[in-house]
Amino acid sequence: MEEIDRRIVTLLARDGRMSFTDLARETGLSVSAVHQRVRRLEKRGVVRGYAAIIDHDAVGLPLTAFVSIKPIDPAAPDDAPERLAHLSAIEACHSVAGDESYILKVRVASPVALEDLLQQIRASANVSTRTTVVLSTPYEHRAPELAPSEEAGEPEARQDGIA
Amino acid sequence: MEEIDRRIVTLLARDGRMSFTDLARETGLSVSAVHQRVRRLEKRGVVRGYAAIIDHDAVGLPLTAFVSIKPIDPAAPDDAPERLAHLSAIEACHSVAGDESYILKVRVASPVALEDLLQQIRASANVSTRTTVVLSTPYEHRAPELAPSEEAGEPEARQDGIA
DNA sequence: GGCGGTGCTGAATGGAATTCGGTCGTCATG
DNA sequence: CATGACGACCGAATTCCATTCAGCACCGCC
Repeated sequence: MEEIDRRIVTLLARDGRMSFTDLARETGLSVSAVHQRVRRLEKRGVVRGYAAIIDHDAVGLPLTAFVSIKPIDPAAPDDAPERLAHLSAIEACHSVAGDESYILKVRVASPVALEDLLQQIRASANVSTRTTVVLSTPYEHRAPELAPSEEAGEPEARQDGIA
Repeated sequence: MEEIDRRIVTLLARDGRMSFTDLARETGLSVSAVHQRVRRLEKRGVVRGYAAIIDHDAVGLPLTAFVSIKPIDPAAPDDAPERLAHLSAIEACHSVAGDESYILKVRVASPVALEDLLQQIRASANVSTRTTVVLSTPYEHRAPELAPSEEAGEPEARQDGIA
């Protein structure tokens, strides 16, 4: 992936509804060239989709928390993500290094709802939980700045010294 | 906020580029009615924007981590979010309850880049850091399921609202 | 019952998305 | 060196969508 694609991705990450016309102006390409590139980025999975960013306070889910989970039986097969997928309050699930095995990001309506969710998590995945409540969120969903160099990702390549 | 708005928000959270035509079909309203509602949701800040969801692996930022920070001088004014805002590798900053004061979500190109970022964080905000590296992400950015009841959060006020 | 506010519909218009044909440069091959 | 396949681009044509604009129905209120 090269420069122009990176620029397109950056722009779309910042404004997922930017028109092809505007993208064309920003990149100096024709509308159809940009269209072609965006389509390709989508097909390749570089752009995985588009989403509205919503204010969780305003939709009745004002309480955010991080829930770290640890299996109660370390010998059991680790399929926590699938076991938890049905809980729609879980926005994200990351497998992590460290003492615990996963960190979940959850959004709920109230402390009581959080309590209930934690029970469901423990029951569904047979894990213990450690919860960190979010008090406020100064910022979130910031678009990354894609470095101008690199050929980014997939294939080989590295430039900051192989050894 | 009531039923139809909640439905619109859910749909847009799932597909930020859904056309008004499709939204109209899904909600049973006319195109212009939906248009009006979406505009209002945007103006009220319920929908805060739109973003492309990108594959960080594919754009050269394959390493994600959570960085918990704690002020070195607890007496100093706590303006860490502003002090850190310039670091574009930081995707999100949450103020949290518990031992540490903030949790940052960061995306970098490599372990070396992470090391460098951590130094910048410590230097910029005068904090100590504790880092949890993400090994994989089973899922992320899942759209919430907005419960049908509730009058959802805010005082969002009837119609003769001041705003 | 009249009035203002709100939300809806349907039509009109301008602009954008998408498709298509054609051009150009690159590269591998004969 | 010719040639043909490929990939990327452009511009125009077409279709679709966003946005605007009346006009109407439904309150709640005086």
